[in-house]
Amino acid sequence: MARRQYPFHLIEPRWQQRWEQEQTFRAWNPGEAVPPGHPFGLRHGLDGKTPVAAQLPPKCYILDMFPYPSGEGLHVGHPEGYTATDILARFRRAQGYNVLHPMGWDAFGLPAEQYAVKTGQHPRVTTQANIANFTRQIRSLGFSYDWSREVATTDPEYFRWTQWIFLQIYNAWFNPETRRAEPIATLPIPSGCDTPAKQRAYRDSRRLAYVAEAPVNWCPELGTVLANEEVVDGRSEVGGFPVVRKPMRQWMLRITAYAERLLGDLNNIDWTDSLKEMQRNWIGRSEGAQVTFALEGNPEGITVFTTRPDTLFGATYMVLSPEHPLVARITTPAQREAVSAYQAFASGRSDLERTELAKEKTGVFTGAHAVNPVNGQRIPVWIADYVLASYGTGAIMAVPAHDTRDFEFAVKFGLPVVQVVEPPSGRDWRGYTDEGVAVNSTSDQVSLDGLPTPEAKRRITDWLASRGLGARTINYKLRDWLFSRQRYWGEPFPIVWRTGEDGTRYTEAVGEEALPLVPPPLDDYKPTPDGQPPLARAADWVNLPDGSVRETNTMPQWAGSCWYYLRYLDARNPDRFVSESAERYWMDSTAAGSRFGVQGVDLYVGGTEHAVLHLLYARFWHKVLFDLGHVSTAEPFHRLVNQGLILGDDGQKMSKSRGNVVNPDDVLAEYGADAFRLYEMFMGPLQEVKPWSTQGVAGVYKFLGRVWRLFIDETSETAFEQACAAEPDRAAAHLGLIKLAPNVQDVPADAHHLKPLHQCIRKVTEDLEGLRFNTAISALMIFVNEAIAWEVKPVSVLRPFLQLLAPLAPHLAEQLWEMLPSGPSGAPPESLSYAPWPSFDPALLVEDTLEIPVQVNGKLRDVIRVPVAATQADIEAAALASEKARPFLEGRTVRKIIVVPRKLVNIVVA
RNA sequence: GUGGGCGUGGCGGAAUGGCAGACGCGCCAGACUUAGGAUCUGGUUCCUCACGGAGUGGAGGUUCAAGUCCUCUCGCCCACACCA
Repeated sequence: MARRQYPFHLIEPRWQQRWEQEQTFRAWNPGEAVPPGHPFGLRHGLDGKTPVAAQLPPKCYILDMFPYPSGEGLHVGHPEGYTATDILARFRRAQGYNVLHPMGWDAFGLPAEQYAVKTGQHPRVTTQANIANFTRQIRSLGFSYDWSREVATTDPEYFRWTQWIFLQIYNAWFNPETRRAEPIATLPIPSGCDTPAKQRAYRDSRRLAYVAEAPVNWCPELGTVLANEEVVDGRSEVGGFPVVRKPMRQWMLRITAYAERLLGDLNNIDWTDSLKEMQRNWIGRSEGAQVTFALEGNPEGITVFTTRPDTLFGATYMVLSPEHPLVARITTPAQREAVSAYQAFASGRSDLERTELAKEKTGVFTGAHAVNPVNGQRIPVWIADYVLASYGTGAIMAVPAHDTRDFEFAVKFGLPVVQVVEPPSGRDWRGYTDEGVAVNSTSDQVSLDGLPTPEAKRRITDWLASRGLGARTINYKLRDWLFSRQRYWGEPFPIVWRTGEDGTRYTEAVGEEALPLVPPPLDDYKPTPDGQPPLARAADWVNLPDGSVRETNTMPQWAGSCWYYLRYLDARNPDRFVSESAERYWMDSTAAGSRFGVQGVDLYVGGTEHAVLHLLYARFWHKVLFDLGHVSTAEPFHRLVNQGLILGDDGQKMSKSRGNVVNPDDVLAEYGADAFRLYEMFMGPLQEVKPWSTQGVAGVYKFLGRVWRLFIDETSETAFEQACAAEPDRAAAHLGLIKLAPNVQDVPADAHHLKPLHQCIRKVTEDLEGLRFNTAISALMIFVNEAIAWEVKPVSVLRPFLQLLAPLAPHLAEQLWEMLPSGPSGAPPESLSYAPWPSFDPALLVEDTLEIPVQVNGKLRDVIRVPVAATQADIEAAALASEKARPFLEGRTVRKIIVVPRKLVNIVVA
């Protein structure tokens, strides 16, 4: 190993210990006593006091997406976001905010359970070992987390409240009038429900958490169902195992009720457009109409959803999804065999096969005919798996002339194609799916001919509505959230099953006093042989004395991460999931008594992989809690930033198989935490994808070495090194031998010191504000490159510089700060972390003269120096007098001279 | 297919419509050294001996002025994907 640039291996542990011992980064809630001598109290005049919310400084809640503590440990992608938030947290602290910056563990998860299945070891043991390793790694990076607020979703004192929130959801319904969740007791029961059993069934069918027999994504390999979102291309997102559809009894959460609000409230939060767009796409709102087609020889009709009711005249056949309940009732005897065979074929296909074979349309005629309501045409009814049971009504009217899929299908099965839309300019109408003008759309009842598409839609929808045949409708892709898993290592549902007088089974909430409901230890963590979840093995736990039976499903991993940001606010509260005062102070800055900030988390940083699932689920839970009065904001995360992926040295995604994985532990050992942090930020913009470069780390490490040498006397460092060599065990104690360089002096600074400093202050402040860490670091480098050449280095200049460096490289900054003598203005604050952020003096940045580029016809010919006070005429004259520009002016007519004040001159010649 | 993002030196990347390439890596030269994968100084977009010219994936356009704005086009990345 090359010689160390500076003794980071001694400095970094030293400061990490100090911060921990002195609880430097503890954040105080309203009503909490600030211990005497704490730098936060000293800074804000709250030393030893117990402030109420109004006495605390403005809050700033800076949040990381908490990690799943995997057995592999941290990779360099994790600390990217963590470093960014830490820099901002330290910056805001220095600016005087009360900063909440917590960390915790999304600790439920499949790997620990799979290990338990193999070895019989309780998943908690594995989980705790992994948490310990992650904690060590994260702590070694010197992040300013308030560890007193650490949470783990697997902690019973945490999931007690996850279960409690589930009960709030279970005990609520969505009132379509008020468009919000309300306690289930307020649900009006229709008069038809005249027995307690019927009333109960009605209520249960309206709850926000309900049980349904639904076709689910069953993954045999994992032994559990998966949410739609967890299935990618017909395989499990985790592990990549095949997934099949299978009807099962499952818990669902009624997230669809919130579709409109989840969509609408995106407009009130500060997320990137691309992220909002992803959420919008996932929710998938589409406007259209429901249209009912009569069936020949059957009193029922087929209701379809269409976004193009204007093409109704072009509907030449209909398609039901193979699972549609009508199929059995309308299929003619002649077609029965073919239809059943097709249904078997469709259901037997895994999602993977369905996706892979999507190119080729398949389907079967049912033998039934429907009647096009608009022109009385008799059209055949088919079934095909390109129509999804779960979207719209599970049935479509097919308009092959103007829908790609219908067109493919019609061509394959020889069904008629009728033009009803005229494309704008001579384009082929066959398969034309965009807007145009309606044609061939006239009956004795109604005509659309000549109408542009939007107008035609309106006309036909009104007509259908007036006849009771259809209505304007809004449809969503979003489906209710499949919330149960057949696993051991998750939160058990606080639910028991009872059997009613009439023999039907129904659910009942476990009392809140029984929480947390902890999963019992098992000898064997596998599902039961008959396919029941592992918890079913614990007969004593499942069967209760009063004859009721516990729910044996558990909640998905998302549950714990849906609200952890709220628990941080009041992590050790034994009585409530979060106290009202803490919640208001940290989340709702517009509440009475607070003066600053935004509603919700001020900054939330994490990877794009959670762009839909976690963020949508968490928003949903938050809105339910908001409706029920448990939280004070409609949205949890005000500002959200996705950090970009870090690729390997080779520009490829890091993976063990490619052998390009960078282990932070190795980087830390060689370069230290400050260099690691600095490099993570120096690589490029936070949001971009960028490749790791070990040489790049060495570059910023050298920069920190230069900072060190800017301050340190080399002779004393040699003495220190010799002492360390003599007594390696006492190396840390020898740090005291290191002295400041003799030219670091407490003397007045002059303009040639102050100008670079104040330029640096301005640039770093603005860049941190905008999360442009790479350019902030570049500004620090520029300052150091200048300052290192100074003969004398005034302490009053070095001190603010260290403050600017501190958020990025806190250990080194603290160490050097400690060594600086106190200035004329008195001793520096106890900890650099709470020293007020320096401000720049614009007066010091003013130049006497300006460099003005001179262009001729837009090409740079010279740079002239003019006094700041120069008038436009002065500048013009100076430009025309330029020696270098003159040759380009000779023999030509000056047409125009553009003078951009303070910027540039452009002489336009003919 | 749909939506979003991105194309700038050998590399990572800088540039409120106003000097393209800040800062760093690498490379080249020099200094100090027994030595250097240390440190310090200087240089480093390309073509040209030079004057100068060209240059931000490509082609047009707007403008006194375009990496930046507009149109078309090519390439790469990410997400969703039979959503009626």
